[in-house]
Amino acid sequence: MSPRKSVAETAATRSRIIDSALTLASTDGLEGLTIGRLATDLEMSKAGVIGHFGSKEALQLAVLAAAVERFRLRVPARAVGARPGTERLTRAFDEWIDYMTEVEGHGGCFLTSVASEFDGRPGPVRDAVLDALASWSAYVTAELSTAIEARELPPRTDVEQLAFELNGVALAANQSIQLHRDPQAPTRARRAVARLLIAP
Amino acid sequence: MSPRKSVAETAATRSRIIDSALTLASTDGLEGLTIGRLATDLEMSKAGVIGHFGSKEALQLAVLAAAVERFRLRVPARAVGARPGTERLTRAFDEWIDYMTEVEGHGGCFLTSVASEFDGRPGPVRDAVLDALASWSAYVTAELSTAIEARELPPRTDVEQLAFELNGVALAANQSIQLHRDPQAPTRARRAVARLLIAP
DNA sequence: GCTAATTGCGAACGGTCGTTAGGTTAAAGT
DNA sequence: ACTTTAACCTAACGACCGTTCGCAATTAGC
Repeated sequence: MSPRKSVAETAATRSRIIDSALTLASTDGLEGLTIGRLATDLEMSKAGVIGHFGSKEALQLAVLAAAVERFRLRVPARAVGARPGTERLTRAFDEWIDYMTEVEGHGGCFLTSVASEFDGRPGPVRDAVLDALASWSAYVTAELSTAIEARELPPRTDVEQLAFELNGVALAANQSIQLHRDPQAPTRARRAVARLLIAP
Repeated sequence: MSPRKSVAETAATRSRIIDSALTLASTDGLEGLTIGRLATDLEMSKAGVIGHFGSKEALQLAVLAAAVERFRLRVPARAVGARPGTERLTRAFDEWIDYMTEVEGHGGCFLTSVASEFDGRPGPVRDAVLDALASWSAYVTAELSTAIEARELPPRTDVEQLAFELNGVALAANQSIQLHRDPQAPTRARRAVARLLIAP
């Protein structure tokens, strides 16, 4: 089933490609990502790179899927230890903000960048972005509902409105980190989240 | 000074190019904008298009400058009638939100999209984006300071923090409009702005 | 050991990219 | 009327794009 490398090594190559593609796409966008540059960076041929995916769009979808899984492993998975409701949500946004600052290079949330890049381009990539964002949104609203049931938030809280504002805080943090490289951004974002989630 | 068209007509051509470029760049980004497609849309030759600017980067900067001026004419200029402080700020964000929904096509704020596109690409375009955002940020913080002096906001208000959160609301509105096409986005955004600017 | 399967490469494809050179046309300056 | 100037064109440049073909190489299954 494999040529010069074992099956495990084949998967490793695929993973190596996606890793490098994520780095490239972080600065140039998922559309600005080119197979030629990817091949150069990996010291492979273009055919060798694209052979693992079939087309550039399939590669884009694979990169996006990898980014989504990284996000899931990094943010919601690390918040499962916290008590459901405002505590878990605070923890999740905390992890997200940390994640934004940690990413190698210039930082920022990859999914947020791609969401902005493809917001006006219909197609499978945009659909995948919408899926990922819907999943995250469902996570947030579910935790908010739990918080209301637990009386951590006022019973008449508008869940959608609060999710909207929390999302805005994350977007502002992303812009401050990625564009302005403001070292105070994480602190500001955490303060804003706390103000939204901790009843006054 | 002009060839087959008067000087006024020459400027009109330039303006026509920028108009079309703004439309193209709204969906494909400022980097995804290509001279060939622009020429096709305008029924001109590529040389005729780029001749007005010299290079693609110069064209990008011209498009960006045009977008910045449109924003200025549309948002801060329409708020000058309002009383300085929270009233003017509310009005400005109101206008901005309206502007996002009105834009032909899929809507959204062009400057916000470009800010995201170029946040990791150093160069003149990124610098111009930073300038525009700094100018807007200065406008917001100045009005916030005025509001504090006028006792419309608590005297110990953290101006930078509040500007950060207001910016987040605008970013959330932009994403909801452009990506999710959520018709409730303007309402949510206005509600969030009011909650931030109207003292409790 | 032989065959089958698969990875990756080299090379090429048609197409588009941004840019440039040179020529044509028409208006402006004199 | 003649020259200058500027807008716009056609044509072409080299570079790179995504994709495809056929081949070499190597491992897995038999």
